Amino acid sequence: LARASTTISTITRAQVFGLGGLPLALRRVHRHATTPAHRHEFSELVIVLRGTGIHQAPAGQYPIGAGDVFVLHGDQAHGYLDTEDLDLVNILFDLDALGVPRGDLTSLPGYHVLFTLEPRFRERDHFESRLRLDPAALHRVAGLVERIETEQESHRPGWQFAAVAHFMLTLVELSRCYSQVQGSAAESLQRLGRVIGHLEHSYRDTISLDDLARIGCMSRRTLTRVFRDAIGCSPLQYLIRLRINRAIEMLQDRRLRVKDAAFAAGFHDSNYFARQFCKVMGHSPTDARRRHRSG
DNA sequence: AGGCGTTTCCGCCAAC
DNA sequence: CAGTTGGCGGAAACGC
Repeated sequence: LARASTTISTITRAQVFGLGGLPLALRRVHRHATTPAHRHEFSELVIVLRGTGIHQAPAGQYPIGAGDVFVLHGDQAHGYLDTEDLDLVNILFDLDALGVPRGDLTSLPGYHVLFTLEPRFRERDHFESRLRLDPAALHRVAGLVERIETEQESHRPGWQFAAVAHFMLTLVELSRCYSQVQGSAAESLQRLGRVIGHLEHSYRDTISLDDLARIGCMSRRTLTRVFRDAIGCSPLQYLIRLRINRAIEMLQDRRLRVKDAAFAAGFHDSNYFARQFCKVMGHSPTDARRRHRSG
């Protein structure tokens, strides 16, 4: 079996989605042959329907089997080895380019585990914390996948809209499954996922570090450490970002005062809000509004 | 993993 | 009056 050769091919956005095409593509692979390592400019959701194989990821090689679900981000080269009856679905997508509203999806702990935490800590956890669907869940997900595929192949008017809708349902289903998954390795990611989910869901409310520590079932010290390791900033900084993003939306309604936007976003002091806004955005809230009006 | 002590900076009041 | 700045107590962040 051919190993990944010296050169790693890069698959570009245009190759998969076409120029100006829908940044969502489903590829069903029957009896997946060994494939050389490759990388791509987008995210990839892999759902293993049946069979076995070895997934070759940057962190190492790990056996995969039916029900396994994992996400790869663009810069992670990967391939498959020693495949046996491997039957899987690749969904290639760019969530930002798709422009789908995330809505309350981000309040699901499993969403953060699946998309951010597990891919990030895959190496450390030796792939132990990946999602493995039970047969019933796999059946449900396979049904959704089929609908995406049907729309994609039909090319009937409206197929893009419908395909994206089914894809969104797939994301919710997987995030819900991941919110419930048990297992020692997944447990720590799960706790952090709950903390992030709570921040995303309740950022308008007053949230203390003690609250977050309770939700994550860890000490304040451990929480701040693992949060920074995973996300790259402190819990409070993350919260402030969420509130500012919300405030930016609110500011576009020019009937609202800056003060009102600040309060609606969860800030309790408009002075403090303006200060944080300048620090993060590089300009004041009123400048943001002026820019929006002129741009 | 988590407690402790020190430093940083959040969050509130007030001035302008 | 809306919005930006200064001061201060206490919470958060972080090294050990």
